[in-house]
Amino acid sequence: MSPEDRQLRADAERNRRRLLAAAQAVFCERGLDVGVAEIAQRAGVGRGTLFRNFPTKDALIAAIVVERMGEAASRGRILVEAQDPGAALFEFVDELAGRQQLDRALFEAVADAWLANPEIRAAHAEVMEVLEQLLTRAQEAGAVRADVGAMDILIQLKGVCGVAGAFSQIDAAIVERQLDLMRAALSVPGTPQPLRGRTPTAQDIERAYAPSAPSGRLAERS
Amino acid sequence: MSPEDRQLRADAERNRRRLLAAAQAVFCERGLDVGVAEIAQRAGVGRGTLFRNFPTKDALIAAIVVERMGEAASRGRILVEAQDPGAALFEFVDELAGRQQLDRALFEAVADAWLANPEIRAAHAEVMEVLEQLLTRAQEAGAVRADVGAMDILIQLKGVCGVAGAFSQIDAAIVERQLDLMRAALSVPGTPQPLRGRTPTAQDIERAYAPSAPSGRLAERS
DNA sequence: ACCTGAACACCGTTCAAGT
DNA sequence: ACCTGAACACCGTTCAAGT
Repeated sequence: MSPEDRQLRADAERNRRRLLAAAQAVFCERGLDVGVAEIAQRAGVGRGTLFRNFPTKDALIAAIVVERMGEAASRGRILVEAQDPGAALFEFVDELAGRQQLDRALFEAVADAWLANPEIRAAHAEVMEVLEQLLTRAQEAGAVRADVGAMDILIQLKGVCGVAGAFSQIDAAIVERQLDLMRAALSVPGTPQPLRGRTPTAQDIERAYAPSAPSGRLAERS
Repeated sequence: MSPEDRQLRADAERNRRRLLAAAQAVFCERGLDVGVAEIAQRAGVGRGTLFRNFPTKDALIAAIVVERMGEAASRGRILVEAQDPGAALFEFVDELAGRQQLDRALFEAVADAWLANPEIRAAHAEVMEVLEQLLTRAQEAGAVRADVGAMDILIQLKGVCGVAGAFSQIDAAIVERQLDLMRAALSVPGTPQPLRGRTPTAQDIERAYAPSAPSGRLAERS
């Protein structure tokens, strides 16, 4: 039923792994617009080999995203067994946010990505399924309002992750605070929901970015 | 104090306007990675003229973003005078989300953009100032919890806008629902906050994207 | 002063030649 | 079967020549 992954020759399989590892490392360090040349070099293969394994640079990125989503789903399946369903749900959300903070560039790509790519859609559906289980349990325990769905949560999470990159440079605690606001939205009305940390000010931004870059470039990934 | 905008020659000024208009139109239609050649052509000028007015393509994008932010701030200043402070605040938020839905590509760019660009930072600070006035009035009226700041709202809004593009293809009402969740987070605990619409399901995504694209490209802006 | 388009540089992708 | 790097195509940017 899946003829896509028939056996590769031993060295080919090794090259594929090396490419994925090299790409992941270099993307995390410097964003998605590092050249394929550098990735291939870091993996110790020629440029052509990269394109033999992944028909396009975007396909390479997609492969990494699929990997990451699989890991996320696995982690979620463990949390479904947890004692406190409400805590388990938000633990899952927190971990996803933390993960994307590491290599947030990836999730930015997904915004446009899953429009088309079927493999990403499949991996994404897997995450959704786990999230739905966690949510249902949390709702049955009365920890989350009954009228929200898993997709609502995922959309909110994606929002938090999207800004996490830009603002965590100012203060990493901002992400936690934003997750708290998300909790407040999801909790059953009437439950008090305190927020950690303080809200950032315009001065925080000025202080963070004014001295560093003279008149610098705009988009990291142009 | 501002020697940056000394008078341009009449034709130069006209070309600058034409370039901005052409770029804005074409960006809204097909995203940020349309070539500068096409923009210049649509504006009826040579490629070189584009780069005389804007040192880089990103600078052109930044100029448009600054324009848009200025308009947003103006709209906000009108709403500060409104009768119902709570309604005024959320009206402002709704309009920003609506605006970005039109040309959301722009706001995606800003995520990385304002890291450096001082003009964008200035325009952004202007929006922040208005938002802060709207928020303070809403808090004094008891419509919004007291422990949130303007930046909290802006971050949440940016989150909603970030996903608005991808999901509004499925159902435009999803954005409204997400704004409702934002309201729920910001409202004082104890206030019931109903949500419009329904949560999207995984099947919605599958139905929306499965038939259309065979195995298509990933990122719109690669 | 400003406009123009040919030329340059850069990077993703292909492919003929190798093993 | 798979690997490689030179060659190609594309697009942002520059610049010598024009007005």
